[in-house]
Amino acid sequence: MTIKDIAKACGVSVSTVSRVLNNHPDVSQSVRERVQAMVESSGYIPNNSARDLVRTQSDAIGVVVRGRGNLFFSAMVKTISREIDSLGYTMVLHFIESDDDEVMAGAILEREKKLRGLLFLGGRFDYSAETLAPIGVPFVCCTYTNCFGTLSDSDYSSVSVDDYQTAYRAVKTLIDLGHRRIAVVLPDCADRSISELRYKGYRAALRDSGIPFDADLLVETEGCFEMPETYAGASRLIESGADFTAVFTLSDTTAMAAMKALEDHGRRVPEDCSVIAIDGISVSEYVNPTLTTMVQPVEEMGRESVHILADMIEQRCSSRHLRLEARLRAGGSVRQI
Amino acid sequence: MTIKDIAKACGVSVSTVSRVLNNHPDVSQSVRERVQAMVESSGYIPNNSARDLVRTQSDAIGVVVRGRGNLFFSAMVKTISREIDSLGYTMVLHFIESDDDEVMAGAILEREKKLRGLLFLGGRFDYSAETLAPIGVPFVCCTYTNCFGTLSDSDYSSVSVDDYQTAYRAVKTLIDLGHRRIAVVLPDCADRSISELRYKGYRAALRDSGIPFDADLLVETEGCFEMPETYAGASRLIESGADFTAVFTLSDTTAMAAMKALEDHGRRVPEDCSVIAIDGISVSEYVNPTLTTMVQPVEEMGRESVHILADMIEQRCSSRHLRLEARLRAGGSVRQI
DNA sequence: ATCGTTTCCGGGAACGTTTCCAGTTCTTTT
DNA sequence: AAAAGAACTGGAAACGTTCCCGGAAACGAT
Repeated sequence: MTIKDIAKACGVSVSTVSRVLNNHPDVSQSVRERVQAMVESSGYIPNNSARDLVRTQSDAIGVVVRGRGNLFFSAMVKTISREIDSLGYTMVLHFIESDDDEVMAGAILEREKKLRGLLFLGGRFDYSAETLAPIGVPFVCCTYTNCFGTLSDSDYSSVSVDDYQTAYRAVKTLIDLGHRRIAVVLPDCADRSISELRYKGYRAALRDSGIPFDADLLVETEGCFEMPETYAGASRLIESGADFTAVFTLSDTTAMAAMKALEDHGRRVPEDCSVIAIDGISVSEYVNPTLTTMVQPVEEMGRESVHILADMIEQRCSSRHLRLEARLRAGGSVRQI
Repeated sequence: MTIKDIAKACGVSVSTVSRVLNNHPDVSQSVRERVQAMVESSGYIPNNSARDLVRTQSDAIGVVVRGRGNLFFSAMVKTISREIDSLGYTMVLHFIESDDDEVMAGAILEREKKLRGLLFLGGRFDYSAETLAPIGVPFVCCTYTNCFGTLSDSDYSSVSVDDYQTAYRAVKTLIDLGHRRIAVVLPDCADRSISELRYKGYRAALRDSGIPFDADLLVETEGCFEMPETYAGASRLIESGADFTAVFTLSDTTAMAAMKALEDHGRRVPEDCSVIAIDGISVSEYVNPTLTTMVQPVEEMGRESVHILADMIEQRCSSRHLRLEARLRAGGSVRQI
């Protein structure tokens, strides 16, 4: 079943059918309808390979998600899938570990074949212009604020939430409620660059409130926002005997791990210790107590990422850098002191 | 940069380069090496569209995930991504709502173009042989036990966990610990067919232990394993004044919603009420109390699904039906009575 | 030396589209 | 009524591969 069969069945040329299929003008209404009816009834579907070949482009958008246990970006993939589908593109997805960069590069280049655009989610985006340029397709990066590498702004687009601000406001929330001794659990993945700005936001909020930084209240954990490592780290913190009334964690899942560690050590949340986080994934509303967290607009981030990429692909814009805001969702994991 | 350029640069024909590229015999060692070196140094990448066109097949495997809030199958996608990549295929992913079947069919057919195989994850797989046959590619279905529709076994492959058995064992676990009044929260999505076997397992476990079924302990919730609806349903159950010492939920996330409802109504888990579930997603180890759940082998399911599909694509097998087992992971949400 | 066989290589058709170009018909303008 | 333009249509080249087929060279056996 090819375009030729349709043409023959309608008594028109292949060109005409192609025009109908692609909504080109220059075809009479009657013929157009006849062809459309035939296409409809026959269930004919154009061969994409042939299309791509002659157009020298495909309808595939590559999406690369870094980081294994990242529920936030995993959730975003659902929105992205939907948007990509509705725009008529096709999503080619790669989940990759945060550490194996060769796979990353491979995933990109191997598929360079004929992708229309690339979307990076999470993790560090530490590719040089030299690496990315030859790929020759637009890309949008949706990740932590300071993880955009050394590229110049015009080389790519981005969608992000201001990590510094978000962290600042989270910690400020605690301070406003009377907390002075606020611990922080920091993943050290990718040389800590992912958590760097959130950490700086934490430090800034303390400083602006005249609270001295106490290194005893900082615990670094291996891995990249992994729950087991966070649980272990939080446990170390508690067992160190450090004195704190609240914990700031950088993601909802790590907050859950920290809460678990606290409770397993007999510290009740929020009575004995408050917990605040960043993300706003759905399950965080159903833990006990409900997590107080800075909700990042995951759907908007996903939607905008795709739209910006589509705009770049279709030449409607060259590059954009969209900065969105998180909002505080008060749960039960934080209390006044 | 095409195969012609390589051929010209090497002073050989296009055919020869193609043979080298595809590891065909009938090319001398010296020429082979020369061409390979040239391919290597030039960074030439064959045009996939042209390849697909002439081979009338692509390297794309379609993955369709049904159900919006389904963390279990979302988690499986990561494993699947990895397996597909490592086998040299490309994953084309569609997340779709469980209710809009047109989209479903569209997602399949629209991409029918040249997929090598299809992988269905979650939800009902209620497509007739007539719908699926014209797609003409092998497919593997990884979902709830009884959700395979009316197809004959040889028409497709499947990977699943015996829902009846799993539910039976979960409920039996409660019974063995002394529970007699066991409530169940049942999503009514897709005419309840998704939850049907788990429900039957529940009923059977009661029956085999001589415990009469009490309709007051059954609550049906709208949606498909959604947390808000489950929370509402569990709340209704509690407020109805029904007398129960344990709740059986069909997934980890619904268990979390049920636990939340219990605690919000002043019922402590597990002191006042035990909770047991099915899934074993990662966060369920970090809620408070840790969820006691029937862990489904998510990684194995994902891996095997891909491998079976690859076997079908590469004609190593026609169809297989793999049935895996869940195992109980004892957490803190269940106690002896 | 002849003949078959093997090994290697190139020519060219084919895959199913899109799109340029030229041609035909229809409409409008002068 | 003729010319000019617009509207529509078909032919055919092109996209970059794969792979069949036929031919050339090399080799071994008679």
